[in-house]
Amino acid sequence: MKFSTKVRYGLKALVDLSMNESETPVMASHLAEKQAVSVKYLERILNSLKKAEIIKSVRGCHGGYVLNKKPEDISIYEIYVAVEGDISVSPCSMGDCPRHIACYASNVWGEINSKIVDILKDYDLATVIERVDDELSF
Amino acid sequence: MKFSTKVRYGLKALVDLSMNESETPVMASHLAEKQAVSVKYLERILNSLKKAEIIKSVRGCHGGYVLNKKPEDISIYEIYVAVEGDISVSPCSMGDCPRHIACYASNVWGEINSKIVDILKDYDLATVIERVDDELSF
DNA sequence: TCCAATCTATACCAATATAGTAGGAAATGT
DNA sequence: ACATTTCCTACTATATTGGTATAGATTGGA
Repeated sequence: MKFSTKVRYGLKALVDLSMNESETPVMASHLAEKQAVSVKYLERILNSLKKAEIIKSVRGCHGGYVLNKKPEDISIYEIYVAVEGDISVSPCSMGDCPRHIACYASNVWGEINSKIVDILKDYDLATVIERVDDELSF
Repeated sequence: MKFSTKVRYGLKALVDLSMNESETPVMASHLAEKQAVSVKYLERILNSLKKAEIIKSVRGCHGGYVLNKKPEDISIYEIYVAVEGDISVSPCSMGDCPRHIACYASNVWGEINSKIVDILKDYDLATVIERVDDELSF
């Protein structure tokens, strides 16, 4: 039940991007430095976010990344799916149980799965940023 | 975000146990056979459930396992914790973030974590059994 | 035009976690 | 005493995650 580093680094990068006041895009290397993570690894994560159209990229010299949506329109669910693929708490929950006969539980896992998805759809980047401000305010 | 086989096999075993009408305990080998899983592996899972006092065991000849609580008093959360230890969606959510400075997100992960815990606390074995009956009824 | 800076793509490797196996010790009914 | 069954612990194989490396494509600017 853990979120991977991809999700966590990705979310952090989005927070940093959303705090970029200037019009110029932010470089991967700059974002990576902030969280003490390898540039190359973060680049791949940013690329997934780009393909999901959560951010835009500018290639070449002075390039970088910018948000492609308002923070309130980016859910943690969206971020998760962008970097990890769809959420499935068990092989059964997506209806492709490998143990056809023994596996009785598709309804159960399916229900739990969709409840977790709902939580993550509810939680948007704007809310995350509020929480960051909270933390910084002491 | 996947549930491990421990959780899934454990839950299935509990369903089977709760359907045991007789007074005699059910052997690990019998439970294992039903889900086509290795006896040795399931034994360990059952042992975790026993230590959490979800089931009782009878050792020796004609021994086996029986439920120690009513199905409506056994939550999936309890089962999860019994076999896997406490739930934590990220290193941050339990307050022991390894990246002290860069990690801002403890509130965020903590909130998500406790919402997931709530879902799993809400979902009890009795409900699971209802779903099983649903599946069997067509 | 050419170079440095930057994103893109893909292949590879290492560390960790999960899943499963094995062997035997301890308990218990017959 | 013995067969049966749970309990304990160490080991191994496999899959997933996390991270690195290399080369290529694109762009702005000297």
